[in-house]
Amino acid sequence: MYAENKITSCANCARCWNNFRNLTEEELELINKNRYEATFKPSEIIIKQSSPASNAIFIISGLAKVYMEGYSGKNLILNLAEHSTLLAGPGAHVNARYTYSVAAITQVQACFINFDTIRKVISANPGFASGFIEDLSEKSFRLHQKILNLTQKKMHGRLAEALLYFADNIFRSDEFEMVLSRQELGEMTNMAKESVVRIIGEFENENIIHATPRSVKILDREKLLVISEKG
Amino acid sequence: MYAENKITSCANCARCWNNFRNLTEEELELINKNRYEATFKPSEIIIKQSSPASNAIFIISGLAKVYMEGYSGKNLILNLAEHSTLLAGPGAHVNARYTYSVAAITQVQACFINFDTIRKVISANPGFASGFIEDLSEKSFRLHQKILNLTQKKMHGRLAEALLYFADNIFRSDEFEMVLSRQELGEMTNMAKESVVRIIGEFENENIIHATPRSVKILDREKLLVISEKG
DNA sequence: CTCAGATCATGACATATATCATACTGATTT
DNA sequence: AAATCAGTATGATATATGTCATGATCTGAG
Repeated sequence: MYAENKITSCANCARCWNNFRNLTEEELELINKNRYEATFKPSEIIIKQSSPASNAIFIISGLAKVYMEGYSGKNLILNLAEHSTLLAGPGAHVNARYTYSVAAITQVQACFINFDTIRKVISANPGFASGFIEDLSEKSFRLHQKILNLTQKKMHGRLAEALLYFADNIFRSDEFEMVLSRQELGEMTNMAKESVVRIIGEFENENIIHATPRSVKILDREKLLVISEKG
Repeated sequence: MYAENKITSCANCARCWNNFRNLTEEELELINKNRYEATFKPSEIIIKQSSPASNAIFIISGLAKVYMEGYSGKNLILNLAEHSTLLAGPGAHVNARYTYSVAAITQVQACFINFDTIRKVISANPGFASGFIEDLSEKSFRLHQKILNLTQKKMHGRLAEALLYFADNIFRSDEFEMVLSRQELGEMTNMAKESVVRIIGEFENENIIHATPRSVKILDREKLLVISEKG
């Protein structure tokens, strides 16, 4: 996840975006020619919400947090993003502004590709366009789930779900590094950092997890699942 | 909004979906041939969440509510939909299930078009595909806004915003029929029906609105805007 | 007209959750 | 080792909001 080798060409890079597989060699070369690579240090901002959305950004390696800057400076972390992820936000096709911000958590390697180029390829290649539709749909689908989670579950359920999200979707292990602070965990589950601390404490007392400030180990996945589902 | 004339052909129907303007005559005729029209009475279900998403559904006339069925039977109304709206949900491209339910509020006229046909046209017509991407993006964009509203604003702000949504997006007037019950207004703003009643009462006392069970008149739009924005 | 069922309204109360104050811990610097 | 600083932890308290109970009002069916 922390690799940092320069990409020689899109043609031999498998870490960018699955949908690029739908491109012809020529199209892929067009993308490759219009590609700018950049590396971000932890906590650096990759995308700034509401700035002009000129580029589609693809994560090659590393981990980033995708978040919205809300009212009175309160953030809402939507999800984490790793390699093979297109970052742009729906705003690119609505008001040409980024809808969310993205910041590096670990060191992040990313490719920037101008939207003009992307649009050109969308118009030329129906398979790619369909892939784009699928990507948008999947993100929208997840957001629909998230809106339900955030509005209808109580704190315990939301935190349990966040922990399972890390285990299942990011680290694929029940024992993982906690890359977010308590504060950020709160921004992800829409609760105060103090509440995060308290509930993590409760989960520990009930032997559901073992947690340190920078690590989590899920001890009783069944219970955690029940808490996550029952809200 | 309550018209009910049979559509003779997509070719001379302007109430369906703007994106159909990107089609050639032949493509439009293909759509027209694969079109099924139906009329729904108030409260009838047009789309049932998590049932197989076989058709894209377009509202020709009438008003419908789009909502998610959440945990323990609690609904979340996402928005209202009127003519020129594509209803399908991102699930159509993810798990082939409808992501949300849709129910008629007034009498609703709708066209059903099989997704196979839609996909055929998406593959054949890049302009249409782009229109599809724009539609998906706009809906996702609105959902991003909504998730912030629901999670970061207090009840007063959420209700003020809902009222402005009706005035600005649905009825285009500061005086309008209240088509939702207090209960439904609560499902839309994520609060208990009693809280809706109470806050509407407060808004009345402060001469911000005049409300009856089935109507609303905005008296002080400025104040309502401030409440909506300040949360 | 009258009855029944829904919706609306309102007050008393319960509870989830945020906020505030304060202290603790661990890392980094001096 | 002392000092700083950010993150973590915990208790006391405040507040937003939901829940429950009850009555008023409206609406449609017979």
